[in-house]
Amino acid sequence: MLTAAITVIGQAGYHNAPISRIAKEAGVADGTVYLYFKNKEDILISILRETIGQITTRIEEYFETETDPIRKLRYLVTVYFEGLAANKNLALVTQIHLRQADEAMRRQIGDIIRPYYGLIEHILREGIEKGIFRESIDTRIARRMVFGTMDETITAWVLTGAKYDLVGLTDQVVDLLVHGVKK
Amino acid sequence: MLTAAITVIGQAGYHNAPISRIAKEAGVADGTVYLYFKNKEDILISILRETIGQITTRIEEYFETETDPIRKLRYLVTVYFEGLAANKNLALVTQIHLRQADEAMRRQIGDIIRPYYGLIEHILREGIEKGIFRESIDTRIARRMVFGTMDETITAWVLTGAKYDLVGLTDQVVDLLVHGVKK
Amino acid sequence: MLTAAITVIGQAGYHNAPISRIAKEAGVADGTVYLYFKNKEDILISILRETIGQITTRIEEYFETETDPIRKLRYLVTVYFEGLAANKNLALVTQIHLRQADEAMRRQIGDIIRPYYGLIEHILREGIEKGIFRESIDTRIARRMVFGTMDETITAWVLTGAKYDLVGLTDQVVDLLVHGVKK
Amino acid sequence: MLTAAITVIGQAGYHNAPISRIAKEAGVADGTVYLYFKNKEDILISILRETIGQITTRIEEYFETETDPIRKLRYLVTVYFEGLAANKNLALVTQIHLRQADEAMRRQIGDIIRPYYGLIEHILREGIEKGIFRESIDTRIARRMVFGTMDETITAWVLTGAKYDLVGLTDQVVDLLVHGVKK
DNA sequence: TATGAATGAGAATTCATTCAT
DNA sequence: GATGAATGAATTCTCATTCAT
Repeated sequence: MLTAAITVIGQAGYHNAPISRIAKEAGVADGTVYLYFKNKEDILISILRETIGQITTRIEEYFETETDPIRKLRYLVTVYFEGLAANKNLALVTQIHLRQADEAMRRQIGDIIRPYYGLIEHILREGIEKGIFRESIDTRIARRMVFGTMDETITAWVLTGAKYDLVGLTDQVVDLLVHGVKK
Repeated sequence: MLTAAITVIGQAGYHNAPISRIAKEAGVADGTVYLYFKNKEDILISILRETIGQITTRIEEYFETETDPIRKLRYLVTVYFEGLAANKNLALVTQIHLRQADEAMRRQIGDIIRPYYGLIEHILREGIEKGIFRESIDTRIARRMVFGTMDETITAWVLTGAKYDLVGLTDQVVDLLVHGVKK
Repeated sequence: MLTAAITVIGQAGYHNAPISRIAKEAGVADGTVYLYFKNKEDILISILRETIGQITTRIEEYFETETDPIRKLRYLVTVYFEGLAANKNLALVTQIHLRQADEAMRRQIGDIIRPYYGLIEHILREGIEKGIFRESIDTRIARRMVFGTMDETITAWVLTGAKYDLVGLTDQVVDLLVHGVKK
Repeated sequence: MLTAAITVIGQAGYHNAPISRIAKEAGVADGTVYLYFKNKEDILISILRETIGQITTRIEEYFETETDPIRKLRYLVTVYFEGLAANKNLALVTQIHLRQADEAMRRQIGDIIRPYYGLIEHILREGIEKGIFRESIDTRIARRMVFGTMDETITAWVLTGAKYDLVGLTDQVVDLLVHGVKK
């Protein structure tokens, strides 16, 4: 069901993906979709929740045993890139179609993505505490650099047809980010 | 006319801004809007063209006399931040509502923003040539870091109500970016 | 549904018959009309298809047992007149409002009416073969006389208010047509 | 002006021919069109009035010296065919686009075409009086045969691209019509 | 006579959602 | 749980016409 939604919305876009087409792709009747989702917006939110949720959880688990901020950052970028590189349609949904959200949805999206933001800021604070990153940096601003860079990188990748290896860019991206914040 | 469009779309969003409301805000009849714009999409495109176009031109002129890549970068960030900080509704349009564009529009948006991308890459290449930035960086990837960081910063600012001074963040943002790429 | 469409379009004309009025006449919601027809043009096409289709079928069946070309012609005219005399609104649609069709529709109309044209030409060829009609006549030109005469007769009838008995004209019309082509 | 209207309406159709395009074709401003015509409908009416008017006048003049009903009929058909064969766009207007008229216009069209109908009925009555045509024919019904046959012939000619010589069909058409009514 | 900027009415169509079965 | 027929709100765009210049 969620897979069908990702496929249809990814290819057609949110506003061009009638519930009826998602239902068809999933092999159920239109009305049945409403047994799984509250409404159309809820589909988009659910896609993000499952995806980012899993990614966040995976990273949180890794962080329990890892202590080096730079390795943590590399892992955070890697998992995020991997998650989206694995499914082009999913990347289209998160990078392109999710942006069509209206204000009510944006609030929900914010709630979902906040824990991920938290992980980034956690790395930055920890790096500063350990004397690896500069004390002068504002972790909120630096967090936006980290997330903004990843976001822009994935968007560029998916908009150009997802032809090259996204995960292969990890080292260069991490290198830039680390240089940006380290002493 | 363009001002009315920015105001209405900025506050209501593209899909929630009927042509009739834009016409009313501009004090003209509905049909008159079509003497200024080809269709509704053209309104969004026109807003971007005027805005980014002016910003890009201003930066290009400055670059004719400035030679230091880091000062160039600071100027590029400053002008961009200033341009959007000056008009919250405009920032809402470019950071939020413009993302609702469908594929046809995205192509046009790409055409408009490409020269700005070119300026960023120009700075990066020049910095490398002058031995200020690392030779190992990929200018396309680094460009995404620069643009992605600015983009994320402005989006965060406007989504939290544009309450603080965006331009005041320039130094910290530039500091992060420069650290990211310099030797 | 089709009946409602014939009534409304017959009385108001194609361009003056909003979908909403057809829906109202049929006692359904506007959107429901689109469960029966692809779009507004399709309504007009469907009316013709049902009508001329039935008439053509009825004539074809009769032709299987009848061999005399003149009796065939009389039957062809009779059924056509009867079909339209039975429903003034239908006649208004076929004789008046259908002519508002644009090029794309005219092609579809042509496809529907062609079998009927074929029946007329069949009669003419058969009459010539049997030595009843003149060999010198061009069946295409004569077909236009036959159809044009019927068409003009029905149009005149419906435009003057359908006050007299259309079917009652059959003998005189057939008499003129037969004289036109017979030896 | 009228020529421009015939060209534009003939090619694009009445509903697809904005006043602005007619004005452009005529090399004047939109508003200027209204100095020549009362409104858009008036353009269509004027085209018909000029055309049919001239044709009718020409035939009336010929009838003053000609006494043979069959030669009169041949002349009537010839002039009508010639008039439309000379200008394909005009034929498109009279045979196709004029049919989009609404009721008010149809009345005006009727007024214009009535004198032409009168000429046909005049020929028929005269032919009967002279003992050339059958006394049994109803002149109104026969007039519809004559006009309907011509109309259908011209429509078929223009809808198939006006590729063959319309006037060349005159003899065959007249032959069918004369046979239809003569003793 | 001529202009052309401005008007604003008017209608087809889509599609998320419901609910009786 | 599942269906799918029916709903009806909501909006872009065109273009005949006017009128101040």
